Amino acid sequence: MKLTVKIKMNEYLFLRDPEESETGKKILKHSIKLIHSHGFEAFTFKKLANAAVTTEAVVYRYFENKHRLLMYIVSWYWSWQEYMVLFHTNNINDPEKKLKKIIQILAAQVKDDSTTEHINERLLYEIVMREGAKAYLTRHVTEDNKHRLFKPYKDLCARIASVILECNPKYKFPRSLSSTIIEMSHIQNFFMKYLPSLTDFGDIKNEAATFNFLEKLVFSAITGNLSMKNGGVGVK
Amino acid sequence: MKLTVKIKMNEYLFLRDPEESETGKKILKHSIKLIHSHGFEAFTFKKLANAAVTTEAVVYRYFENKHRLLMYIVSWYWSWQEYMVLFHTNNINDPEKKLKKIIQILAAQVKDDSTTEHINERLLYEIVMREGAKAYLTRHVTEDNKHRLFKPYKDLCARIASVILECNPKYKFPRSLSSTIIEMSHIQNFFMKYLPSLTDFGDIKNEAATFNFLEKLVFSAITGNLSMKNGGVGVK
DNA sequence: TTTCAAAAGATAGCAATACTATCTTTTAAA
DNA sequence: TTTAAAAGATAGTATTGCTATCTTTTGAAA
Repeated sequence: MKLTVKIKMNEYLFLRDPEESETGKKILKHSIKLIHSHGFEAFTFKKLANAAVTTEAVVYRYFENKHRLLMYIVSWYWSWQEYMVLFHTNNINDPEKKLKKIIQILAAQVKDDSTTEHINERLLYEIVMREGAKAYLTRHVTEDNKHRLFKPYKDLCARIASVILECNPKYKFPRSLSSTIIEMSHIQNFFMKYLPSLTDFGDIKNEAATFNFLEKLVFSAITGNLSMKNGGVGVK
Repeated sequence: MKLTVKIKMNEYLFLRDPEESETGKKILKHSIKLIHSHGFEAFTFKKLANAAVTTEAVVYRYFENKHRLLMYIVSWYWSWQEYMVLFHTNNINDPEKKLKKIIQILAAQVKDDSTTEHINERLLYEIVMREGAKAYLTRHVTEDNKHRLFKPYKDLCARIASVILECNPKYKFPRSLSSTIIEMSHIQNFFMKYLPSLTDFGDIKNEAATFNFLEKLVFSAITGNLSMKNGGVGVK
């Protein structure tokens, strides 16, 4: 059985849908390769055009600029992650088991490249780890947000938040905890790799470490230990 | 009494020490203003030279490039934050009170501009919130790290980690928890401001929200969710 | 089979960016 | 008074981030 996953992307992300043509797919494929190998700053549409054996003008017909292209592939990644979460937790009823599985998926360093033909998920994972924050760390966040460009990220965040609430309906910060899980699963893995003294896993260097850290962090937060018998810490 | 704080910066960060001349200080001052108002991407040495009423060539004699200048001001910020933490927790013996105070300092949106003449800490805070991650999200992290450019950040992280260990010597992830506090205090504030649905504070919009979230998160993590007899977490 | 619009290809051009280089003038300490 | 370091002035260059326009290819409807 061979299934292909096609993710419907926000139309503001592109000028011409890259999934609808061979040239478009080549552009996506090589943009992932190039951003991965050179980094987003050094990545240009000229280099991309050369790699994809087309011209700069053609690339500009698909994407307004390189930031939009980054937004596209980062959004694709979050949609794909949400799909992964959905797929792998589908049959789990116990919300705590579900949440644990979600943390596992997020903290894992993606290894296989199987969902789609022209998108290498392993490279994409590393791009999002290293460049993902640049999608929202701009002067035009608010405008981009109005165009709903962050919807995939928000959807994933909301989905995890709802599982958190299933675990403990009284927990006060489901969405902040959710975005913390999402962000920290990448950031801790990044630190582990490049700035290991900011973590406790310098010698271990695998995603189990990040998973262990986050799992404990999340479950101690939501199992309500502080919840409210302790008068002190609380904000009411 | 008027005290001035002078932070000793890593010599790899600059070509000529900007703190040692009026021109240098003007460059620092206007770089903070400009990066704050235009964002790091749109910020150029030409614009900086114009603002500081000097020439591009002079700016290049102080800083190799704009990324190094960003590293400089971000490093300055972390050193200053560590100083703040030291200063405000100096007299606190109870490690839990101390940790609570630290979270308060980190989660606070800096308002006053008092430590130094030519550096506006409030603007700097916002720069670090919006652009700080770009200091390490580069292709040359490893090289920069070899030059110890991240030392201020690491020092702060290590200091907080040691307080965490004081609170609970058996806690397994003091440094990861520490970097999580540091990162999330900025990220949650950023989300609160620009992407509020990623937090639970859309309507509140103040740093107390981030503080409350982080405080609960941290203390439930280190007090161990099973041993919840401790009422002492609370500092009222 | 023709035809015709959309996509791709090929060039050209332009203002801004991120530098480097060099020469002159100012300044301030020895 | 000298002199070296800093600042100022100016010029130049390769690259970037686009826009524009004209031509050729292609594939699907008439």
